[in-house]
Amino acid sequence: MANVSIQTVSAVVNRKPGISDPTRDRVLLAIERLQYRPNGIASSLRARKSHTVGVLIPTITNPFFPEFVRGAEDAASEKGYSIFLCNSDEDTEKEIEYLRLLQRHRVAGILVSCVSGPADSEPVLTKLASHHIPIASLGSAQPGQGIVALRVSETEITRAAANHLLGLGHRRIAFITPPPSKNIAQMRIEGFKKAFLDANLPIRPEYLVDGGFELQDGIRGAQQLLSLRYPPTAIVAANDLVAIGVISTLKRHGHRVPSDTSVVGIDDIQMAPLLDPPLTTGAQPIYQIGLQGMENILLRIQNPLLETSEIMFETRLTIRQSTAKRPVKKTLISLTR
Amino acid sequence: MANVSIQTVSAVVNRKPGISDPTRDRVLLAIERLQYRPNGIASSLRARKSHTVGVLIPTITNPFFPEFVRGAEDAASEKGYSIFLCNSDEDTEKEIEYLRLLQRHRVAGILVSCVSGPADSEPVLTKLASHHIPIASLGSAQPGQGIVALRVSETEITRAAANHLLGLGHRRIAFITPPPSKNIAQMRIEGFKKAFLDANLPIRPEYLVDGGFELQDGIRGAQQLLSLRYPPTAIVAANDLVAIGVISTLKRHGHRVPSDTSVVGIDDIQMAPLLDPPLTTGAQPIYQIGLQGMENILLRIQNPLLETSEIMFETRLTIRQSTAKRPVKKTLISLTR
DNA sequence: TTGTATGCGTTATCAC
DNA sequence: GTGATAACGCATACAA
Repeated sequence: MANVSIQTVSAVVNRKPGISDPTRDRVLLAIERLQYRPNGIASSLRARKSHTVGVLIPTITNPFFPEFVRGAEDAASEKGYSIFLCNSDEDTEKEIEYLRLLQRHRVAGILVSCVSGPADSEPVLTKLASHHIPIASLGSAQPGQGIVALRVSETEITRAAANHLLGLGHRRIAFITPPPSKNIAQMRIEGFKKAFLDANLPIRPEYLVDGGFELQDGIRGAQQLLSLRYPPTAIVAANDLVAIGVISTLKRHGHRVPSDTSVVGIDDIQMAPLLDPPLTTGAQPIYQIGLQGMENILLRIQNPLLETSEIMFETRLTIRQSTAKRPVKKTLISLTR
Repeated sequence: MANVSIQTVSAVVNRKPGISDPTRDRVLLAIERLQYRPNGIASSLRARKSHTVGVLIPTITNPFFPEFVRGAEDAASEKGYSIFLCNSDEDTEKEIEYLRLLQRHRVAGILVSCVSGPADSEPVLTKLASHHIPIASLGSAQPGQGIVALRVSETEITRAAANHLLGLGHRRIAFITPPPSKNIAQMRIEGFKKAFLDANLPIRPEYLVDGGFELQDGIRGAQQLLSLRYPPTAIVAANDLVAIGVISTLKRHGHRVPSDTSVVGIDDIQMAPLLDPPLTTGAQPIYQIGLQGMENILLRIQNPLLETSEIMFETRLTIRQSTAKRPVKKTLISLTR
């Protein structure tokens, strides 16, 4: 229609130099009139890779991940890349299957929030990385070998939470942990314990409750803790969602938060300040993690030789009204004596 | 390595008949040892379409959409399809740009939650549909012409909410609306008004507050309503997130929920029953909408001749503790007289 | 500045 | 049952 060859069209579409203005105009006009849309699949085949980055997360339903994905998407779309979304459901099988799928799709990179321990999917990840697919991984995986580790100081986040509660006079402090199978669980438990070690205080094993990242885990964890002979006066939850479950359960059992029991969450999701009471929580720069993780991947797509190490993200304990001094009842009694 | 031709490999990979067992075994072995992964891009090029469905939503950060996307993903992955995720940010420009992108990627179908009114992106959608790309659309678009409309009875959901509050004796009932630019806003306002019409009661214009779908809209809306000479005794929010903002703001101004002011949300997000107070809300089958929307698309990929009309989803007012009878103060006074 | 030839990795169609 | 050939739509190298 424009009386030019296919490759002239290609040159126009890809804004290559060496096309005369009148020719370009003719081509653009024809493109408009024919509603021509370049076939991205053919381009990708020719280029031997797509303008697509895989994002593999446990589940988009956990409020951590929408923000994470949003950051990733913003970074990607900025550079003309799109996102392939996969929910692994905390299931190692699915995770590996999805990694293969992404490989088949010849994604240009992979942003993954690791589900499992090093035993399962990490070898697959390493193998992918050895195929020169840039990978950024949150929550697991050693850096190097083509894999960038996105790290928040998991130990620090729980240490700060526990330390804050210790500073408020609490001694009976419980922790509803992340899913025990995840690496992250160990690190967070370690940080939690560290606060006690630093303060030279003992820690009771029955206050460490195996948990998860869902509302339900908060409900179950709180019930379990309330059934103890000496229930805790403060609870650290695996994340804000769990904290919501905990607070709800405490209230339903007639405990007031924070005057009877203090609660600390982790993440600082957007509604944290609007809960009742506003939630004290270990804030993570979730959006930034997704954004910078993706940016790093895109950078390495451009320049595959960039070294891969780790990117650290700072966390910050955001103190609101769900934590307060240890209930004074017992202290008063001892003063009276 | 297996001493066979390329097309034999293709036949093995695609489980085509006509391959002898020993040959297949040799090929599979070679695949394993060479870590061969079929190139999905090349397959897609040959097949002239990809095994990918675009999902275009306003923003994954609004808690409605993770569940919606999750439903879509589950349906897609069931049939071997993957998801291309796009956040339009309620921005018509972006929405149209993304639709073009999806077209370039030759997605096999599109699941979209329409942002804007019929003026903007619907023509683009219709054009896409005319290229025989199966489309399912939530919240806008007329069905037919290759577009399936996913519908919840938007009018009914607000009618039921308002009716519930009228039944509790409330008369000063406010509605913080969805973004006024969206089709959905008109429908929900209509339903809200209908309840008053049916009850032969007047409706005050100052109780209809332009809103949105974010926490912030709830905060702003509540502040605006509280500043009225006669603040409402009940508030219907555009969604649960907005309701959280409303409740938080009411409490901060010393109002008790529900004894001073009742609040109704819309959506029934997973944490709705765990809020304080547990939220009365117009429940939508969000996951199901995403799931069935995607299923319909996949069905039409198989059989392009299927008729396109609409799929209705039922809503249900879930009554919890954020709504109660109208405050009795005034009634008592009038009784006393 | 524009046109010609070639190949990216598959798969469909045939002949062997 | 298996092998040769062509084509999907685009982009590169090079020639004109």
